Amino acid sequence: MGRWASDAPGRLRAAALELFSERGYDETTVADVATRAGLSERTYFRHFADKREVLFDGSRALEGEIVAALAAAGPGPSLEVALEGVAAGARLLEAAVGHERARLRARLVASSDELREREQMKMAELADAVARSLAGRGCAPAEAGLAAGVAVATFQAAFAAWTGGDGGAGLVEELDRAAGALATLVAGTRAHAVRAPSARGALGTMAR
Amino acid sequence: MGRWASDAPGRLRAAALELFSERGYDETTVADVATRAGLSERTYFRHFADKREVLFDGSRALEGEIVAALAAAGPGPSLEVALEGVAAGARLLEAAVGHERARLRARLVASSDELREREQMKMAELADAVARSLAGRGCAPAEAGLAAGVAVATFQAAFAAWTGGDGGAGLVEELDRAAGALATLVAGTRAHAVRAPSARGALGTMAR
DNA sequence: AGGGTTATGGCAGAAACTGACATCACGGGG
DNA sequence: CCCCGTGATGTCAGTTTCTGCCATAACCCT
Repeated sequence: MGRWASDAPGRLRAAALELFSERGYDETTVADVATRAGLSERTYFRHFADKREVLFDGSRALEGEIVAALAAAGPGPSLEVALEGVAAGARLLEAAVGHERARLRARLVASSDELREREQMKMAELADAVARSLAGRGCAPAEAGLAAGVAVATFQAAFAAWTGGDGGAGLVEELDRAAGALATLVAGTRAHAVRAPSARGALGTMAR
Repeated sequence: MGRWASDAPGRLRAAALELFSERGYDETTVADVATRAGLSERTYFRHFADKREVLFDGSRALEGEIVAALAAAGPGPSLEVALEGVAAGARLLEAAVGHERARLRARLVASSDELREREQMKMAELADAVARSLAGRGCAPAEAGLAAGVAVATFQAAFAAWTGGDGGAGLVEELDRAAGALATLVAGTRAHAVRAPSARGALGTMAR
């Protein structure tokens, strides 16, 4: 099943990571990446949909892992199940990528609005997938969407803490902390904090 | 303060909304939009940074309103304050846009991956702004990020319910419901749901 | 009326993508 | 051994997005 020189997508990924880190994302063209990988620009676009995607194909595996964990999970409260799902994703990510590479990649993504945008899109797709899984387990759609969104927000907080720290705490450990912080945050919030302002809502706004 | 023909940005916004809705986003070029507005393509890019942005400049006002509300808010738990902030944004959005236009715009955004991506980016920027405000109030950065992410996720759930429904319930009312659902969701979750799986974490993953 | 400021138009060009067609490597059948 | 189908790649032309540069036209103030 070998080809000319094997693993063209892998070579493209490596070339992109190198060049984007060296020169910056905006200063690197797709032609540059393809040339470094020993391929043509046209071939790049046969493997990746656009210039950004070469850095994000791992998110497919992440989403797959989380959905699989959700499918295998026992019964339980929707948010708890969702958090267990993203925890499974966190374990995969930590094992497959490691702290150092994750840190470098996070720095790279943070350096470009285009890349940040794509990362947010991947997180949103992940939340959608989690919500669909929860709904498939019998959860009401609105509740599923909210639980998925909260679980992914928790994951993102943990991921930020992990890549921003020295790696002394693993990603799963950071997720533990974030989940605990979530419980504390919500416990300290009056049940219907929003209602009081909402009563004078529209009027108060229009009076400005 | 009038110009040639006044309010070029407004004409561009209207033209874009019309054309994108009629033909679809991908099938419309920036030149089409500019021509419909009686302007040149070059002028379009003087008013909006890119093809997507013409549909999203309202998010600046939304972010401004939320940040202002946070700055004016009294002391309180961080998540509660964040939810009050997004509630202020919800009131503005409901008053300034209205259900019908919000529904049409939501349909349009959902029709294109590019537009969904930009919307997610705007929500992420909003979360960043909320987190900075909370941090400025003395909240620990990690807690601020999580609270902001959860508040924005709650807002997104409410917004989806609002634009997906018949408008019988207002956006602020949907936000009330979502905030209540959030409290219920978290209350039903064991404090450290993630910890148990995490103990067998990396090992369990690598054994696959 | 004249000068400064600002919005706009026109033009050229880089870079991101896409479709159509040719080409090359490999594997299998005659 | 040759030929031929399949799939990955290369080449080329073209569209679209977006940017820099310079010219022009309208407005504002004196």
